[in-house]
Amino acid sequence: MTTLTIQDVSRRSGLSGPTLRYYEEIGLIGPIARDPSSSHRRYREQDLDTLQVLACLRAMGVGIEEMRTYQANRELGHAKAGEQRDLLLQHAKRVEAEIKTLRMHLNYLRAKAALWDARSREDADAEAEANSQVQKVLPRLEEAMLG
Amino acid sequence: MTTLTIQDVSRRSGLSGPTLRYYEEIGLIGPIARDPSSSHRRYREQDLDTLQVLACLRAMGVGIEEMRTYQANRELGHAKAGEQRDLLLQHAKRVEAEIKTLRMHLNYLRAKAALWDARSREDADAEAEANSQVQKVLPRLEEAMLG
DNA sequence: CCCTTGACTTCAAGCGCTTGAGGTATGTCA
DNA sequence: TGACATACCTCAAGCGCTTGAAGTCAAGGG
Repeated sequence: MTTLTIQDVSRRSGLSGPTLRYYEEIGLIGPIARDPSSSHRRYREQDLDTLQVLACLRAMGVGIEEMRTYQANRELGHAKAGEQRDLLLQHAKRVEAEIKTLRMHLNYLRAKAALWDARSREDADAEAEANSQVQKVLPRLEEAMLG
Repeated sequence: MTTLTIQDVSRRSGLSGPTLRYYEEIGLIGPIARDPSSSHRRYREQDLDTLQVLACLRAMGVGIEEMRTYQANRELGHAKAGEQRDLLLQHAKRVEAEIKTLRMHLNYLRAKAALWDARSREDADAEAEANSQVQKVLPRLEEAMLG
């Protein structure tokens, strides 16, 4: 039965070392077993599994308390399976929306970059063109804020 | 010359009220003029313009100090136009990567949701199928972490 | 004329980490 | 064998907000 170091888990989950310690400290995971002589953490594959889901939830903006709920439901297995599915899908939706917003931001920033590029080249025509591009993107960005 | 309330600016920039106050407090923007009798903030269109860029930068994970740099370069106009463009494009790249990662998370979460759905319906076949889907998505997710 | 509603104000505390300081154990090389 | 590198540890402080408490001002209704 192989064990994983905190670095292994960090790399494969995308959560930082400090975050992994923090999650253990607040009882969201673990407690994680230690190497007796070094007192370094030794994670099981099972822990990694849990942490990969938690990492996704976190990336979707799920708060600590809701993650606790997820963990608790998980233990209850089948009884809470429906809730579990709904929690996941609900947040998936929020992220779809966020990706769209991020894309808008990206477009806006690119337009702004083109504007500064035109300025750096002292190209007045390109600057005017870039400016109208920015104006074109802006309303869509503001629209996205309201949704 | 029309002015905007903090709420107007919040809606159109996507930054929360407290965040707008915070940005002013640390001198990233402003100082913003006040209504003499109520002491409510009255923003100019020009402030909104600035804040829309800052909101995008923030959404791309740009830190406060780097935003200050952006603001300072802006005043210098043409002299720093090249740097300005590069700062914007550099972060645009990071966000493209992040969007990709978010998509992976989304796929993984959807697969997990399907798994819990199968469990809730006590459909062992579907559960096995969902499980193999999860296993298929996982390596791509971990891969994305390394990049 | 008072009372409520709503949008704002300041100030303080909390959240979910990240960063840094300072220290310990393991492995590698001269 | 001793010195250095690496990977981890704990503890404390800082960051960039968010949330909540407590109060001010302007408009509208009974």
